[in-house]
Amino acid sequence: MATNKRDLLLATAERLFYTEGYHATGIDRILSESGVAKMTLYKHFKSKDELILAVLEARQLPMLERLREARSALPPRKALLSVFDGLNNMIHSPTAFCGCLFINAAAEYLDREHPIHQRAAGYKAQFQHHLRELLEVLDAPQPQQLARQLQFLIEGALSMAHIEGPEDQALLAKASAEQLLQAAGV
Amino acid sequence: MATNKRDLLLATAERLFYTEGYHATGIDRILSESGVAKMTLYKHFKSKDELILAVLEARQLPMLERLREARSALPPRKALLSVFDGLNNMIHSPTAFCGCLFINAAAEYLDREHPIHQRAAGYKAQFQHHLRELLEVLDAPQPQQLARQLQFLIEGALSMAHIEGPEDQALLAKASAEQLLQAAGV
DNA sequence: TGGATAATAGACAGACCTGTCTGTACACTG
DNA sequence: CAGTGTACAGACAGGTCTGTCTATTATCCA
Repeated sequence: MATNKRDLLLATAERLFYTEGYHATGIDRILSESGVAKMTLYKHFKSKDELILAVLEARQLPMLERLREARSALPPRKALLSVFDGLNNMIHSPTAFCGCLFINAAAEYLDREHPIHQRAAGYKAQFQHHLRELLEVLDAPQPQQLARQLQFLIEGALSMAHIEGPEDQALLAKASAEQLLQAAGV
Repeated sequence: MATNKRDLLLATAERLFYTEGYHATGIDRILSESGVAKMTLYKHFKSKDELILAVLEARQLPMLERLREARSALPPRKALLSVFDGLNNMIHSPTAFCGCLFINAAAEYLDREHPIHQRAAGYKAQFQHHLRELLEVLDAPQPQQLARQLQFLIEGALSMAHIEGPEDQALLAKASAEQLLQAAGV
């Protein structure tokens, strides 16, 4: 339990940042909910911003890992479309769905020069890269363009699922994606 | 100049909320940049939250008005696609592009019960309604579904344009929209 | 000119924020 | 047992936040 205070802090911070926002969540709240002392936090992280960066990084790893797993376990077209199934699971997660941790970070740290914004952008770029690689395997014409168009569907479905509440957004987006793939001859 | 302090406050607040965020923008900043006294602000608005709500409402009016204009000036299909041209203008606006004021509001006020989140959701619902009406005129099958799918493209392009920086997102989204319309026989 | 109205500046309270600091308790290890 | 490292509680400083209050100035209209 007391094995790794750093991970405990990261998990608590991620939950609070995700469900209540970055500015709205104070350091003291993270401390009291995790039962960790303030000095311990500041030993592991230089500042609140560094904690946020660490949360984003910690969240990024399993997300990209899941993509890699799908790619190695499924044929490319199915791997591509499985992203929408993952999205559907996320939207209907038993824990409160509050959109995308990275999009929300970019929306609070609006300046594109801000490190937090850039970390969020980096994740989305890697996500896009993953989509493009699958499309290249599938010999899609203009894979980069198509990857970005698919990403619009994904991000749009995420945003709308947060604003409207969780419904069938991921399935609708998947249906659109299939049409776009078909039109591209994939 | 001193004709309407309320409008001056709304314009200044909108600019700051849009470019720096809602939590990050303090009342004092809005006051010093607009040159209005604090008591004047609190005479017009009961609280900061009410100011935010008023900003969203003030922004909503011209946005929906522009949609109505396009609908009466253009044939329905062109009116529908003109939304993407407006999006393109917005993304390449001379003033800093920071995504969507409403999406950003929902991302800072994550709780769907919060009045600010609901106001943002209300705007997006009206936007969707506009798309659906145009699709109904065009006799699209399942106009509601298609409207939502087009909205995903729009919101996704908005989000990605903010995160990546303004590029050709709106045009790419428009191309996808045309494919979806074509597949729907419109 | 006199008086109502509106906006001004700026102090203030009380809460909350981040980040620093002190001193103490506990566990492990040589 | 001594020593070392880790985490604890909690006070504290300095700043910022929202929202209230007072007292003064400018404007407009009868």
